[in-house]
Amino acid sequence: MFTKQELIEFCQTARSSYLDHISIDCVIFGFHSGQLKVLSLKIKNEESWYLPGGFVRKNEPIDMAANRILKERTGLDEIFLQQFHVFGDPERSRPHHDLYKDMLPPEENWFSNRFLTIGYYALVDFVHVNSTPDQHSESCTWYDLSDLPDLKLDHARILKTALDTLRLQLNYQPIGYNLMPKEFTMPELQKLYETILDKKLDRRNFQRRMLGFGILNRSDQPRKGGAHKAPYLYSFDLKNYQNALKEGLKSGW
Amino acid sequence: MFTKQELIEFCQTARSSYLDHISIDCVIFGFHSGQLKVLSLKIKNEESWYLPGGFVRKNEPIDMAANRILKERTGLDEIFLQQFHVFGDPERSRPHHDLYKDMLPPEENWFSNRFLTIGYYALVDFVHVNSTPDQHSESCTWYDLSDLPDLKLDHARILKTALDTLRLQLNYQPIGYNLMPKEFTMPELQKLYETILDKKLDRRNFQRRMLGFGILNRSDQPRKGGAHKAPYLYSFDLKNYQNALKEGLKSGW
DNA sequence: CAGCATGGTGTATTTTGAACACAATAGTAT
DNA sequence: ATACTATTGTGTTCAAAATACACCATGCTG
Repeated sequence: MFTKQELIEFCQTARSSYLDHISIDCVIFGFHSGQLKVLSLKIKNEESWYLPGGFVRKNEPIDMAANRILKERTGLDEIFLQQFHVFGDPERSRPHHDLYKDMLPPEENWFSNRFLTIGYYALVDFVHVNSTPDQHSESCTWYDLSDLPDLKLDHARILKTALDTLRLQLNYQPIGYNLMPKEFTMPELQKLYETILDKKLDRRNFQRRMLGFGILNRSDQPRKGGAHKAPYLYSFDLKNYQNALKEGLKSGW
Repeated sequence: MFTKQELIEFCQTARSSYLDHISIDCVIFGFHSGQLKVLSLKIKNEESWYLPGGFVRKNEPIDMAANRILKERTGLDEIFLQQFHVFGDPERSRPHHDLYKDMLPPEENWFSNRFLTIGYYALVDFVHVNSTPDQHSESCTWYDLSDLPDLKLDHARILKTALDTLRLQLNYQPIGYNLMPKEFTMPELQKLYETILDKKLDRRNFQRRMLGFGILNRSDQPRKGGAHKAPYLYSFDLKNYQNALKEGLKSGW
């Protein structure tokens, strides 16, 4: 939460730099040790968590704004990032109104604006993320989807909508290139699908289907070192993958 | 196009009533005599066409704003209406900036704002629409999808995105309840699907599949009067239809 | 080197989708 | 009337795909 002095400064900057009434919130999905994870910010001196978000500069395309926000929080660029919904209930930012309404008169108070927020979701490679809190936050960290803190405002709903969209997307687009490391085994990829869908899939049928999409290349070398039989390593065939993104896959899970 | 006096008045009203920077544009689909149609407005004294649109009131949920706009243009309420994308390129409304920039100084000129527009698409019953132009338009009429006028701004792109979304939606949601009259024959429904998808479907397989969804009720009475064999009349089973909307259908076309 | 957990490959069965044939009906032409 | 024709309803066949399950291979463990 802001002190009064911080609030005054923030509002001045915001008013001169950003578009009124619009914000962006990002649901950033990562995948690690068999768990789907979401990046979430904890506000300084508060037990409050939010999705990473920000505002749109006066002359900035919204996709670029979302990319900028993503880059600020993760250090990553040029990754899968997709708009999925606008949340436009006038009451949705009321908690912020109320929190700051006594500190500044409405004309000067950026937070007495009503905000629509544009939801974006991103798929990122967990290990490459260099997570960085913003100026109001004391931490920016991954949470298991199954073990989330209580998100404030309507951010829980935003997250749920993003997850629903992601599950739907699985039916007609390949995913994984953005969530997996360069090389991975088939069981690892399967685990990703199972985690997103929250259900078990048959090992053998998964493999057949996945290979049927023609977006994977098998490496000559299997993965050594682990116990048990050494699995093959795969990587995505980027050209075919991009094509599948455009053309869409047949049928769903 | 506005005269200067009209512009001044409009800007005053707009500034006091509407949220800055946000607009809504609606792609309103109808179906008649075997053609998919879109409602489009022609501006007074100009060869310019636009999608029906409007602004969001300062304290109005965005879905309600879209509904209001739809009702103003069609007289219809409580129909299928769905947000599908936000268009947020800063240059997208430049033609409007340029058009009005010499008439009023930027501080007073609503149109020197940058606008994001939220795209909604609606499916409506053609014959129940009472189409009504807005104050800047001389007509509000249906155009065949295959025979559209040149839409201004980025409205052609908005329409295309809406159509893509509609086609995708066909894969996992029932449509038709909103586009068809209460009672209809199977060939009529098939024609709707064929028109949206822009391809021929097999008559018999279409019927089996459609019935398999369990969202249709067959009437006792066939349709009389036409030449040839009298087809059965169907209507949607609203309860199952709603359920299918929520649960989704299996696989696609 | 047997045990076992894991990964790769194959096969039978069921379900689904695509293509097609034929019968029923209601107007039309003669 | 009666044959003709365009259209609709229903069934059947064949191929493809999804599902379920069996078996072999591998590499560590004790």
